[in-house]
Amino acid sequence: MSTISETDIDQLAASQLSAINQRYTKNRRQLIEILLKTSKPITINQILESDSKLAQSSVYRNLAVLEQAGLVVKIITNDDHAHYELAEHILDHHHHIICSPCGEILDFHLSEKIEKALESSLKEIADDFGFSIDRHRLDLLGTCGECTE
Amino acid sequence: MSTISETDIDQLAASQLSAINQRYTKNRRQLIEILLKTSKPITINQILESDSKLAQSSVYRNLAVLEQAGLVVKIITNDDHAHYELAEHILDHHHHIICSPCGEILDFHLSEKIEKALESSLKEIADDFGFSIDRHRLDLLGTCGECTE
DNA sequence: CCTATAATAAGAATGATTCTCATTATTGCA
DNA sequence: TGCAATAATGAGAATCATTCTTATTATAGG
Repeated sequence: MSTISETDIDQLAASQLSAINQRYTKNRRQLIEILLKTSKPITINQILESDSKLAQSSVYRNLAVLEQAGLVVKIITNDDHAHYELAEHILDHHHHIICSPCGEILDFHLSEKIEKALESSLKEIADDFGFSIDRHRLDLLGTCGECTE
Repeated sequence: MSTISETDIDQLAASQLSAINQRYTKNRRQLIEILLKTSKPITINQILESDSKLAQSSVYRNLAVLEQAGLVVKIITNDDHAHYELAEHILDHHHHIICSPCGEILDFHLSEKIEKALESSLKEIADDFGFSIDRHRLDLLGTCGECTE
């Protein structure tokens, strides 16, 4: 859930897409809207179910374009289906708690203190390895309440 | 890289496999050996290249069995191929630094202090969500020195 | 309003992974 | 030790999420 307004996102989307010579089309706007309405990462199938007029191939292609533009993040787990959500500068920096049995993914936040400590530690490590770092991700893997019952 | 001896691992493997009614066969032993020799997670293709007598279908099946037994961990990234390595009670608790361009994965360790702080924080979060937690994973995503040149 | 170029959508193709099944190995018991 | 009974193996077929192809449709800029 985000505090950013929909018009702001439209401007962001248009500018980040044009930066890679891509247009902000109706289809792409609709994907952004769908992701904005959901408070958790969803699969392509869930997107298709939410609007039967969407073409599967276009959804795949456009999510890839939106990912290249840095507007969307693709989340790969051991589940069969990739999940998608809006990038962190649109939502906020967070991590994922994943239920292995059912594949559901929810967002969570670390306290600012631990997040900061972690980041500076990771920066050092990246230097040691001679890596330039794009981002980090932290996942909590387990079983949700519903799957336990 | 591990300090545990090969006979210890054999005992571990035999007992963890028998706990799920599986045998510690020659093929499975060989997979453990290959993973032990490598200091980083590798793909099925790399395993097949290291010994041309291995059958692809058996490697897939046996890695799945070893994973169920808790001896091996399957690592999924945005790379096309899954990577495999020995479980953390055989190696040690660590995290992964991943080069997005070439797909290579290396192991790294957090300082004990941060690791502890992180773990207690994650425990609280899992409780809040009503999850029972198996493990956490932390990945650093970026570009390695070789791919930058 | 044209024209060039990009996006769309339907279905075909790809390829990592999983499944099938006939053969081979292993275990436990007599 | 020898004999079922059961599990593991391996070759190739099947699956299925994802990507690619291509003809059609939309868009932007002059």
